[in-house]
Amino acid sequence: MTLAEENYLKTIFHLERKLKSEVSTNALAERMQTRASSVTDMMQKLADKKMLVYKKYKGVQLTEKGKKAAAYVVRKHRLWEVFLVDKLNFHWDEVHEIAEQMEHINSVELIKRLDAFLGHPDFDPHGDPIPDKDGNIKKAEKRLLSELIKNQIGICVGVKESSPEYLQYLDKKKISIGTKINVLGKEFFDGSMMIQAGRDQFFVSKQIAENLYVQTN
Amino acid sequence: MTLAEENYLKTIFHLERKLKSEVSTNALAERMQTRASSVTDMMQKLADKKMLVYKKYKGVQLTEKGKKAAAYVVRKHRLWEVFLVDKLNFHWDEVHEIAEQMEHINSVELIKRLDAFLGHPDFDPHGDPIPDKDGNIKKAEKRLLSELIKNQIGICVGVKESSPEYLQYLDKKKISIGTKINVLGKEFFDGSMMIQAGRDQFFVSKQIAENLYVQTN
DNA sequence: ACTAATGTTTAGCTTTGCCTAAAATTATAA
DNA sequence: TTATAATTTTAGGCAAAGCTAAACATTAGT
Ligand SMILES: [Mn+2]
Ligand SMILES: [Mn+2]
Ligand SMILES: [Mn+2]
Ligand SMILES: [Mn+2]
Repeated sequence: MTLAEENYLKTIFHLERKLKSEVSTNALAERMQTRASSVTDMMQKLADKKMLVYKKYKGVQLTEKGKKAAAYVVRKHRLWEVFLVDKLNFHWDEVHEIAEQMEHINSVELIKRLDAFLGHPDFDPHGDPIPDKDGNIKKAEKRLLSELIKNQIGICVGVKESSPEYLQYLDKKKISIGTKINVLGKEFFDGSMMIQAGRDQFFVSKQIAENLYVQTN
Repeated sequence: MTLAEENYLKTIFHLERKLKSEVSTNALAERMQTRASSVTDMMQKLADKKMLVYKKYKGVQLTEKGKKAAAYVVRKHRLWEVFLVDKLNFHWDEVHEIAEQMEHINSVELIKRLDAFLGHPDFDPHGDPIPDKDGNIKKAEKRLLSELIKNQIGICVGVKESSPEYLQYLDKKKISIGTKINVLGKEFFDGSMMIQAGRDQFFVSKQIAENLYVQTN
């Protein structure tokens, strides 16, 4: 697996779960910041390697082999994010770029030991699940903050969007994983909410609320 | 700096200190397991980038800029080796290959924090000095075990050769960094020695003794 | 000093991963 | 149902980093 191949597999993996269908050439090209023609080239190569099924003009679908390889890249990425936050005290909005590089380090033993060193974490610093060695992802029962109604309480367990901008907004509002959020009121017109997060009370827009995952026990 | 460029710089850096002269094309080709023609190509590229001075048929010499870049790669390599041994409990003969990959991760902040996390170590698990951010290497006063005479005592502080085979030999003999070694006798004919290492007494050949660094306070 | 051996560079090819432009296919909409 | 639009693939190239074979320089041996 070359670096480029790993990046393609990972992206297809994410898009497949998001779109719940085959992944189109253009969708991939946009996500990978590259050209459709480059994508086609790589799809043909990955099809040769039995990582995915490629049907001309019809998009691609990962094989079991491809899914496993992709999930392992995701596993490495998320374990390194945990390392960066838990051990090197990086902030959750700073780790993605670095993990993007570290996910390509190739050593089974390294990842095994890293996992143990971190205490076999199940979720990364953004609340995303870490696939196990075999590629299985346990999905937590979590809901979007925007789905809660007045007076419901949730614990923040992750983010849907994890851009630095959004994460920095959450920081400013002192919301992080584990923060208790109480819905004090909800505006039906625009979906905005008045919430209590930790000790503070303030409004959040629908856009904010529908990118935050909470657990309502 | 591409991965290939970093690897060339690092190798030139090591060869320059070893040979104390310009580095020849063939010397580099051998060390890098590549062909002389490939080396020539890269030397011309690195000369364009002012990383080294290249004189046709006369070998290359790093510029200050090149030396600094090379030392930084060495710094990253050795810090990761410390991480692997101290934090992930790898054995000192297992870390080089992995560090060979990790040394290319590109993030100044990452290395700054890693260094702090490791307690600003001065030496790597093989006893080699870790250059500081500016490329300065403090060299320890250390001598080869083979230079000691009968009844001298030294503390193992590093190895000259660090192949897995040699390191595994040392392990079998329970010699590691910090081990106290007492020269009980020395054979002038072949340079072999009877030593006491820790609690055990045994013979070591000249080849063993001239690859182990000790400090004789 | 000249020739042979050794060391180094150049020329020309290969593979990977990307690009643009053009051709082919599929989707949309009048 | 056709023409137009959008999507996708192919053709042809480029840069990086490697290779082999051939040419060129240096060094060494006689
Ligand atoms: Mn990430
Ligand atoms: Mn993440
Ligand atoms: Mn090493
Ligand atoms: Mn080392």
